[in-house]
Amino acid sequence: MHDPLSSTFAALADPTRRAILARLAMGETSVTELARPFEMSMPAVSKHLKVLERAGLISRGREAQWRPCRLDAGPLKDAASWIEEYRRFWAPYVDALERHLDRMFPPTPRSKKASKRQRGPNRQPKKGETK
Amino acid sequence: MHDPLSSTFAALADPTRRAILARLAMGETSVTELARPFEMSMPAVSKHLKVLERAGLISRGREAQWRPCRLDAGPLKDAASWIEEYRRFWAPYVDALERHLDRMFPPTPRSKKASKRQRGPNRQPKKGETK
DNA sequence: CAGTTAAATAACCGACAGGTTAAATATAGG
DNA sequence: CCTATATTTAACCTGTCGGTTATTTAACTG
Repeated sequence: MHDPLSSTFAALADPTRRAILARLAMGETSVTELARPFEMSMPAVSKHLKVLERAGLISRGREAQWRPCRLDAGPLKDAASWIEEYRRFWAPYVDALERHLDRMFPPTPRSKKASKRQRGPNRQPKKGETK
Repeated sequence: MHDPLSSTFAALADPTRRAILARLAMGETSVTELARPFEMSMPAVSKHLKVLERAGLISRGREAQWRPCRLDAGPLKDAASWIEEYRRFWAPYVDALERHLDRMFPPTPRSKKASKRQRGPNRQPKKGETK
């Protein structure tokens, strides 16, 4: 996929690449230096860097024969924003609070925001619905 | 990779799967209902659901011939935590503040936390370093 | 110039991702 | 038992991923 969010998440879906980003968070550095911690050939690291670059997560300069890499965390902002939309689903207190509020102020059909909070299976009853 | 964080990010790296999660955020529903918005066969959706399930992002019940899916956002918490570590790199105000603090209170070698904030290329000067 | 170092590219490989169609499975209902 | 519905599984295809080794490009050094 070519959408930026998919590229960002795909780039993060590899522990080597996440380690590279963690290293770059400590400062700009060379490819050889980035490759040092890994039991992996240089071309492999080079490919990981290309994935990160195409995802916009790093950019590279030129200094003599070195290509210093630096972190470019912009895309992480959108990734974080996407995930944050789901915070209430892993924050139990907020979740419990919401259920409580739903009981005190039941969501009405007119309220778009509230109608999103529907509970229960939400499937079409279709035929018999025996149970 | 089999580590949970990689599985989570890999699961999120597909727009169809993100849309499925968005739909499930509005409530539990059936596979057919989940598949409806997509121009894609049912087996394809089924595979996406399997990816999400193996990543721990959804779980499935059984109700007659339906297999209702529900969101299980637990893994998103760790993903969010990982990304949050980089917030300072996309939050310019915080970044500027940090540079300001570094100038007022220069990081010392003894301070592990501070020594992480090194600026500049951070590569080995090695040989000549002509410039 | 020749030699060294840094990094990228090319060519190749096995494994997996994402899709298809066709067949199998599970359950409800007449 | 037969049929319809919901969903999964099987088999297959194509493209991409993550890795390799060998080669090439680029820049400094003596």
